[in-house]
Amino acid sequence: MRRSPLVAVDVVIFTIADGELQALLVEVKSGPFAGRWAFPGGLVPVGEAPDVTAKRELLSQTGIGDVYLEQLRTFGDPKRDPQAHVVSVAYFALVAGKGEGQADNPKYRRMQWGPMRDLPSLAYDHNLLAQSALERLRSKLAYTNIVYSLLPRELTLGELQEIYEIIIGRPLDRRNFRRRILALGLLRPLRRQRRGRHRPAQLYTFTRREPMNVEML
Amino acid sequence: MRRSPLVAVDVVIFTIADGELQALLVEVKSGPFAGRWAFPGGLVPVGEAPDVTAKRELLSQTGIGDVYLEQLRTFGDPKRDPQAHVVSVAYFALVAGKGEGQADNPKYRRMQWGPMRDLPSLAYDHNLLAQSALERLRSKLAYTNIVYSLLPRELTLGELQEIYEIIIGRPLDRRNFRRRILALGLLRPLRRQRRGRHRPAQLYTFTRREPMNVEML
DNA sequence: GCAAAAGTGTTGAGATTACACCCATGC
DNA sequence: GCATGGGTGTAATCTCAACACTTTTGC
Repeated sequence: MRRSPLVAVDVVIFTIADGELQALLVEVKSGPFAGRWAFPGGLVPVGEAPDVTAKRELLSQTGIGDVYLEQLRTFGDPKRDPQAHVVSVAYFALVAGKGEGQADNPKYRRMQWGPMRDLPSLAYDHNLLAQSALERLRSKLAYTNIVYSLLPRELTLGELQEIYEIIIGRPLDRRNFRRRILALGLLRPLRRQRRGRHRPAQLYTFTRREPMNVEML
Repeated sequence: MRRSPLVAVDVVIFTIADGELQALLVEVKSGPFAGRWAFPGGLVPVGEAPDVTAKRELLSQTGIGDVYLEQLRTFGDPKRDPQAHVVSVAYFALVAGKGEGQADNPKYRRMQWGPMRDLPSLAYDHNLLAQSALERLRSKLAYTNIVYSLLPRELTLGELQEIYEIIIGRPLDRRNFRRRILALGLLRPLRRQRRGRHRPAQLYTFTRREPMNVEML
């Protein structure tokens, strides 16, 4: 007889793709939720910090190591998993693109990115988790610089603005946005421009790629 | 052989007393940290949500039920407790006064309030926990109305301002503070005044005693 | 030439800060 | 009467939001 619940981690991995916010989903293989989608996760073994388990999980899913990872909160309702009482420490991660995705990860039958608006009914309490993660993401983008982890090393102001518009869900004034962002001194202009269908845009890079509190919006 | 760590909760219970921010400490009875001070806590039993364990723990320590309680974050370093790998879900609570304190709680040898500036070296990773709790408290007071849970039902603007000054650690302009707070509409003036050594002060009460996001500072 | 994104300044309104004097009470 | 906290208004500054036209490119 166990004295205390099991401990797991679950990770909501966000990216921006196709003009919207998406999260990585995996299909549950067995148990009462078999066939349903969920966020990737796994049990925390004795001797390993949950932060480490989350990093490991993330790496094995995306193959990417250079990501932003933050603890969200812990869900512990005894009925969240009907098979056993599992207390889950939830994390959210930001990655710069869909990447290759370990499409052949043996742990899950299927894995795919799904848009955050319009998620299906997920396994466990993961719809609750999705909501928490989204709230946190929105508020963190407003007062920290973590948006850098959603973007490649080189970016244009238009691309940065697009991300903000997608996540906070309303258009921003381009002139005010540019002025504010540049005034923060987080971006360094490069000597190059991005060429595309239209007028070339100045390329910038983040001067510091580490989390800091900054009033972005 | 366990598959997964044990789960516990720890609760940092704050109050304002004697003009400063204090937290409830208990003396550890046994193990490598015997005799050291720590925040109250305990193992989460199978079948009970950590939130419930925390509420129970809080009630048994302070005898008070009507408090603000919020999950902080989860600490899971395998070495935080040398006896076993215990993942601890940390909470912080706000109470309106020292209260009677269950001085005779059989679970701990001693229990006392200690000032947050000038904590001793605590058991486990509780100095880290103290720091997290303090940071969260400071930021939450700035953008929510939870200060109501640090104050009795009837209060003066002077008392409210004192709390803010203690916690953010700098003096505020009285006229600007009053104007801003009253403009938020969180306070309802009563027909009575508080009499003391000096000019009587208007008494107010919070119109809503439930957590809301409000820009207080 | 036209569609589409890039680039650029100014102005008005509202919010925030700084600041000084009188009032009521207990001792 | 004096020490102490309670109560009140205004002016200067800063911040934020609103807003339009020109440029460069690919097709």
